[in-house]
Amino acid sequence: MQLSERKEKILAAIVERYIATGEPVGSKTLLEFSSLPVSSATIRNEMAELSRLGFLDQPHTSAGRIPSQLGYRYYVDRLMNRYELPLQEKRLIEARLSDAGGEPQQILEQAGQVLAELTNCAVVSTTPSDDNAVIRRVELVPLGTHTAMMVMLSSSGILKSRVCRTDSELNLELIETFYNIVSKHFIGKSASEVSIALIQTLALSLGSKSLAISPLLVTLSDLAQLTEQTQLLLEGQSNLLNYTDYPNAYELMEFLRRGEPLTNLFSGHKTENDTNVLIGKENFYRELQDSSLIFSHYSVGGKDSGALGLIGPTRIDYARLIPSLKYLTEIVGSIMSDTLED
Amino acid sequence: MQLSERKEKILAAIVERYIATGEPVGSKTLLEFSSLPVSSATIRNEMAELSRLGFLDQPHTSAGRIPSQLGYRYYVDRLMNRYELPLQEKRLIEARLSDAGGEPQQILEQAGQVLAELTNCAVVSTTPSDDNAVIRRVELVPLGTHTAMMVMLSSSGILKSRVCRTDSELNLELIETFYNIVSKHFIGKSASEVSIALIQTLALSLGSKSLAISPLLVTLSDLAQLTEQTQLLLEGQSNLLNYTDYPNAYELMEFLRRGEPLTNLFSGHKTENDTNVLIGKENFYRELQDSSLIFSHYSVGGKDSGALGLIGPTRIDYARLIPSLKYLTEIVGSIMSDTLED
DNA sequence: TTTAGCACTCTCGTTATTAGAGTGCTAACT
DNA sequence: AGTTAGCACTCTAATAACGAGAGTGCTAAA
Repeated sequence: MQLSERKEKILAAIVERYIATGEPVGSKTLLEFSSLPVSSATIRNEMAELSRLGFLDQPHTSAGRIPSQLGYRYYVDRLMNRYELPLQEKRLIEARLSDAGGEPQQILEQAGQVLAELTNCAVVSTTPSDDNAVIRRVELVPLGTHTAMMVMLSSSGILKSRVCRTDSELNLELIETFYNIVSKHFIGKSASEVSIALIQTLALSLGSKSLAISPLLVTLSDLAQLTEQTQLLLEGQSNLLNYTDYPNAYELMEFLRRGEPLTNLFSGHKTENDTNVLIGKENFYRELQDSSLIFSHYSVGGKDSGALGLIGPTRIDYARLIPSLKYLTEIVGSIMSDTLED
Repeated sequence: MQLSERKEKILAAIVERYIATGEPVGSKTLLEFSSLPVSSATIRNEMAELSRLGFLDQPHTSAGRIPSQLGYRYYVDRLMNRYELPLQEKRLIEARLSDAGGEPQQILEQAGQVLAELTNCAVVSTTPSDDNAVIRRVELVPLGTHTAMMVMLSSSGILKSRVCRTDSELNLELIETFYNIVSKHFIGKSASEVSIALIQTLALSLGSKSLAISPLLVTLSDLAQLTEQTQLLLEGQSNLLNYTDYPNAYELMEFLRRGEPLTNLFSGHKTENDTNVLIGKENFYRELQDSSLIFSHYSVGGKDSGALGLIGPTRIDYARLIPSLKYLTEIVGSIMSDTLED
């Protein structure tokens, strides 16, 4: 639906004012604020009509108006003009990210913190998932006579480790056998190919050594699974408590902690390229229906592989947050890409 | 100060009742609850005296009593009888911890989650710090022509990694040189010995290769520092929101997130062996003065090396939480010890 | 030393009342 | 036809008044 220019101005002004103050906006307040060359009565008429059209809500008869979900939607899609981050701040962010440590988790963690500070929202992110990722390296470091730490690095830069306990003594021969098997059967394979079945047939083919080495292979398979799993990182949860008008922060925080729903949500929207904005009831999950979720995928080596998301009340500064998020996803993607391929 | 047996019974009953219900306890309520062979008037007299002695507070004249900080203290030190965890539950916890992954962080994370579920408190823990820890292994895995991932494992089982970027190409010769330096100068050294000065003199002694290798050495030193730093892990923050009478959860959560204060606090109390309980204003940090902090050190290989802590309102079930915490620190310590030395 | 009895205190929920903000409508105006 | 001043009307939020109820401390008797 297309609104008249004046209605648009009024809607935009109401949205922005409400975002800034959190108070319902009345016709008089709007008059001073919007600098339209009309009287409050005219604004009242327009506001009444915007209510009728569903763009504005009224907490009660004698209160000002607040944007409805539809109102926010129209504002986000057509009205807002995005503030860019100042260049100086961009440089600052880049600096903070580039000495984060280089691993995907580390980069995302740092990016999440930056974004949380910048936006006062809760920030979620998913680690890169790459169907073409393969096992790049496996190391086995003995810790005791029967324990060792196994470390796996995937081609997408994800590092996972696990301590492994063996029944028989971890001698050099055993380790060597293990490395041989690894380089022969696992390096260069995708993590999803490391099935239990493969492990079992492999163990069987080893005859006498089978028993000794199988704990190592099991750990290897565990690691492969871990490497493949996308993880959800969470930063700035406590920011949610700053919004006093937030109904039950507890429920929301538990929802975020659970992780899988959001991971699924993100991977489900992968095709759409730009920043996604889901406002209030537009969210599928009940726990998010009092919030807005803004998320955007970062791409590593030209392929979408994970996402960064912001969560706050529906009353957030979309015009500022969307560009910030967008900028951070770009940076994250480019840093990760740089790391993997020169 | 020693209270009469009857006063002790009354105090204990008030504490337990208040912990259970959150309501101030009156003389009548106490009568039904405590099954003392006296009348409410007698209880009133005793309560009045306990108030005078400072063990009870009164929200207002005509309300029941609630335990004062001193009251809780007396209860914790002398009155409460600790409920042990049922054996079955202990086994369940052990199982969850032993397949956590084996790395200190992983174990602590899992222990934190378990403890958070068990206690409904926020859980903090510090990674093991061991002054005698040395660098056990360093691996350098090339990622691109100019980037590599460096992984460091310390003797206390801590694994850290960082991506490193070199100016000149990362060829086999360079990598070999690096490994030689590492095994000659770094393996077996404590992380604190890896000073900038050492790095610089080392780089100088390499002559022509110096420029090429110095980024690697810098990363090595970064990693050494990371390995040495104790980290604070946080679980179950959202539990804090369940206590409705909690004043400002935001401030508390931010305080926990900051980490260093607690890390310092824990390492400051290292000598005391048993579980520490700090109630309300007994806490040094303002942010904790409406809360109780219970913490206990776990020991790896017979040496105190890190701690687990619980944070909740002063009105928590000390009799249940203290044994739970204690049990988990023991398990964490023993699992970590097992991993490192068979 | 304990206890019954009672006057007293204070909170909390309810109700009544009021000031103020904002609306929608009508009628006049451009 | 669109705009605006004016005004009656509605609803909230703040304040006060009030009574019920819970709990106390004290007194006097057991």
